[in-house]
Amino acid sequence: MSGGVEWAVHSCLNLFWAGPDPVSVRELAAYHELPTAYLNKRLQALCLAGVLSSRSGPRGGFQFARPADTVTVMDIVAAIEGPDNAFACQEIRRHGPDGGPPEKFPHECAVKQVFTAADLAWRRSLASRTVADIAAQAEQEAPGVGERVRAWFHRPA
Amino acid sequence: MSGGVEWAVHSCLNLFWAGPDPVSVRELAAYHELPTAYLNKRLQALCLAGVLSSRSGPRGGFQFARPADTVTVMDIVAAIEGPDNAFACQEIRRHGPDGGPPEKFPHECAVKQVFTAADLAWRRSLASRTVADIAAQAEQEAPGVGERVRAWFHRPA
DNA sequence: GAAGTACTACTCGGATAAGAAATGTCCGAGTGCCGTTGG
DNA sequence: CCAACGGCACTCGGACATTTCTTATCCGAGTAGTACTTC
Repeated sequence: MSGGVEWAVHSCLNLFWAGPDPVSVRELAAYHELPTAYLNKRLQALCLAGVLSSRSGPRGGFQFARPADTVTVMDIVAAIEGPDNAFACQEIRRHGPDGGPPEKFPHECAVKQVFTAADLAWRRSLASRTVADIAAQAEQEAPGVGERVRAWFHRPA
Repeated sequence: MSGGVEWAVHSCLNLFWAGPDPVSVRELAAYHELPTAYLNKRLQALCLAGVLSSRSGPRGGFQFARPADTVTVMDIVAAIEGPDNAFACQEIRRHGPDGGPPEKFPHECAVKQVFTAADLAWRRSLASRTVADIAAQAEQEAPGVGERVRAWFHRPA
């Protein structure tokens, strides 16, 4: 999986803790010492997916486009990795001596069914956790982290 | 995911249907019109994982190293894709102003926990299906496919 | 006729290129703020 | 003193290199069968 997914999720957590005002990608990248421009590209994908919204100019930056408790991890992964299934079936059963046109195979490929079921389980698991959800768990395991993050993003220049 | 996983699973199905004798990678590749040398590399990985065994020379080829009803799809995926988790946590929470050495974080990263749980669900799903299992389902949905495959691999030269 | 031997054809196995995708970087278009200027 | 205006610093957004991984290919080591030679 693309490593930038981790950056996106952590940045969403920081956005959640920082508060309602927009936060620039420069600040978000600085917090985890990440490449600024590349993180920007990922956040653009989240905007395109309707998870975040962006504003240009001074006092601009990124913010949630909808409440954080409606944003699932699956939403973030789908925005960055693409909505496609991880297993791309090439229908190789249709090639070779026992192959043929699509209408010859009324049932879906048994191999594909297995991977589709596994992917579904994976997606269900990721869809069951929201950003607000994870933030609460992190706060419980490391008390005060939310306030520390908020303080850092609101620090005087 | 690597596309060659599909090739490996289908080739395992063909090995199952073809019978106990070794089958050369040339035959296996020809059946689905795949690149021979590349499929060979994948089957080597399955040998290294103890799923298949190989014999060189005439009458050589690949065969199962253990019963097909003990080979799960997860075994095949792990052999080819590697045993690592799909989500590679970079521990970026330890970088930046609120970071620190590993001993500062007694709990596992909350983000990592989410992806670990999802991967576990994915692995469980793939581990619940064996090669013999899938072959039986395919036979049920397309009666005679097993015999047709067997006949093709045992055809006269 | 039978045993030993060299040969040949076929197999896997690992080392070697080509292509695609992810990763990382750069510069331009747009936007709100602030100081300045004129009424 | 207030309002309008111009400049400016800061932001995102998309276009451009670089590195890594997947995909694909080639040639060599090894093996079993086979035909031949010799006793």
